Amino acid sequence: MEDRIERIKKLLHTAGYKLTPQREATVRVLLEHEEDHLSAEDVYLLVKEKSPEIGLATVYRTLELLTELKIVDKINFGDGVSRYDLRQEGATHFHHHLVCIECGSVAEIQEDLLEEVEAIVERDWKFKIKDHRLTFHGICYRCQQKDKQEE
Amino acid sequence: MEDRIERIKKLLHTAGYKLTPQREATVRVLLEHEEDHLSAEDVYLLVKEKSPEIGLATVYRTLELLTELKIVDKINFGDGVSRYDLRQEGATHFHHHLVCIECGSVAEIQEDLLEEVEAIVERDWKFKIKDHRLTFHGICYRCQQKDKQEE
DNA sequence: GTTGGTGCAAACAGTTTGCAAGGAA
DNA sequence: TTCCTTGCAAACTGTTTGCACCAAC
Repeated sequence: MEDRIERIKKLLHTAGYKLTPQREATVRVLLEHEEDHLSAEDVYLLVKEKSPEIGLATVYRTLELLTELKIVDKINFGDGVSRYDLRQEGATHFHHHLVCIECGSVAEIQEDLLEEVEAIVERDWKFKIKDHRLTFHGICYRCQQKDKQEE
Repeated sequence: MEDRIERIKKLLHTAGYKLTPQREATVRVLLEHEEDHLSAEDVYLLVKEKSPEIGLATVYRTLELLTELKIVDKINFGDGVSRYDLRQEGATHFHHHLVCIECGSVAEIQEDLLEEVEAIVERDWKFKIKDHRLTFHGICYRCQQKDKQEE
């Protein structure tokens, strides 16, 4: 945790920014909720619990900054809010998501899975891929079981 | 074109809706711009050229309706606006997109490409896939050529 | 007459911005 | 001092909603 913050601090410094208390508080919330996919509002409320003086705009600005530095990824599952997801350290590619259309849960897939597909796209469409977004919409295991019981 | 409208009319009727003049005008705009990825505002302005009395809310309501009936797909490239994309007739899966980070152009890939990946996800994550969203961000062929010249 | 659909304006939600003030180098 | 950064409120943007009115059956 602490070493992770330290490395993020370095990344900020290299880019000419400081790790202010507000930024640190925001990063800590993201680290503590790595599994979740928090919206800016979610992050704001969580940060506020420990640093009540923080403003929503600061959270937005911090998240934007972190996105720019590729420390977090901004995602959009089509529900009108942006969500922020900490990148795995050293990850070159963005991970994928499984969104359950029944319960709304979001699971992550860290495996690449797209290597072959990307090779095909780069070759056949002559498109130089820099990043990707892959989301599957469907029914998670838990909801499948629940649905089966109800039948 | 006309037969395509006719089939959409049937789809609406089956679901208990009418193809009003406003809805037809909206569908026509979508058909005439199948290659593009229009936002609701874009659609509104284009419909307005031929049916100046139409209201923005009606366009939104129509697009929502068409999305619900899976005649169009609502997509989001992360720029804050929803875009609407006519589904290929008979398509079971949503097509993929190549978004150029230099010129902003969006190309479509109709090929599935994900069959294998989906089989793996369904097997290993026990997730029942219903739909997917795959977007590659990178540099299109045209911009690659342009960049090369400028070097 | 009932029902569904429309246009308008107002409301809303998420996000961004202007600005005066605070704080570190 | 100078330059970032912050908190607040206001502004903005895209989208949704309430409501009176209209049209079709």
